Amino acid sequence: MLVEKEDLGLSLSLRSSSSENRHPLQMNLMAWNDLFASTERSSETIRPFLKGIDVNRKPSTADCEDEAGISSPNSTVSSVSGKRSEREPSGGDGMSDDEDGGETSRKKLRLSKEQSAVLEESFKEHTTLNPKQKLALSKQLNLRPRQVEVWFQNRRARTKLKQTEVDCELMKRCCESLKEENRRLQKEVQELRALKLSPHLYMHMTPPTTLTLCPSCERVAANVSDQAAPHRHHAPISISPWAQPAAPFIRALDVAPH
DNA sequence: CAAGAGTCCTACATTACATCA
DNA sequence: GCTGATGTAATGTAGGACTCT
Repeated sequence: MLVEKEDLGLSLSLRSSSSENRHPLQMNLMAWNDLFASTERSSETIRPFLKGIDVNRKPSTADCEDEAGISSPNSTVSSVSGKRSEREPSGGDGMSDDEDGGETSRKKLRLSKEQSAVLEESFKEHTTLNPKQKLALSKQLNLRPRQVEVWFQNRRARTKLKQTEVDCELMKRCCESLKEENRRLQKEVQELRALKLSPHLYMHMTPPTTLTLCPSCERVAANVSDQAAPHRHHAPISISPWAQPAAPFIRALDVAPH
């Protein structure tokens, strides 16, 4: 058939990454999936697997016996959390059903440093998990698969947030740079307009440097150093202010800033 | 083949808890 | 010890892709 499950996961994330601005980290998935591409997983093999462990459902009592019970020997469940359970025996906000062993409110365990480190390492290699990887990690870390999944979800979110912040900073700087450029160009235009209005002024000037106009962006290189290092569009066109007649020259320079 | 239901996965928003200053 | 800020585990929801009937 059929798209293999891990490929499905990959295609999903990459597809959505194109529609929105996903982090490029996800591209690493290719390599990771290649690692696992050789493993089994027809739909027939997936189904029973997923049926057995539905990572999306809330941890049932069975799960807790099976996994949560061993889920946090390494984890540091806060000593306060138990007290909270005492504080809010009713479970407060609607999470009253199948919680762990009668404990109603959700407990928030802190992952140990070792667990976090392993997850981080794994995340470096692949930002999404296929079910097999998820299960392997969860076994390795003594966590529920759902916890591994959640960790990756949150990690992706953090990555994206950070990337957004970086992008934002970059855009700010870019904006500032463009503003500065705009100011410079406005000033340049003003000067040129002033020149145009009083041609007699430049007639008394010693033949200065040759003004250089980039034919691509029509920018004037204002000084010698600019000419020495003309911006890199095309071969600059040199315009001598003494060329005849003066008026066309000025007209040629009368360009709006872009 | 098309349509609809069911399943799975994801991003995203939000909540709730843990920790620290 | 209390409190607000911060980090993050966990939850809820919506939407897309796929399979099956």
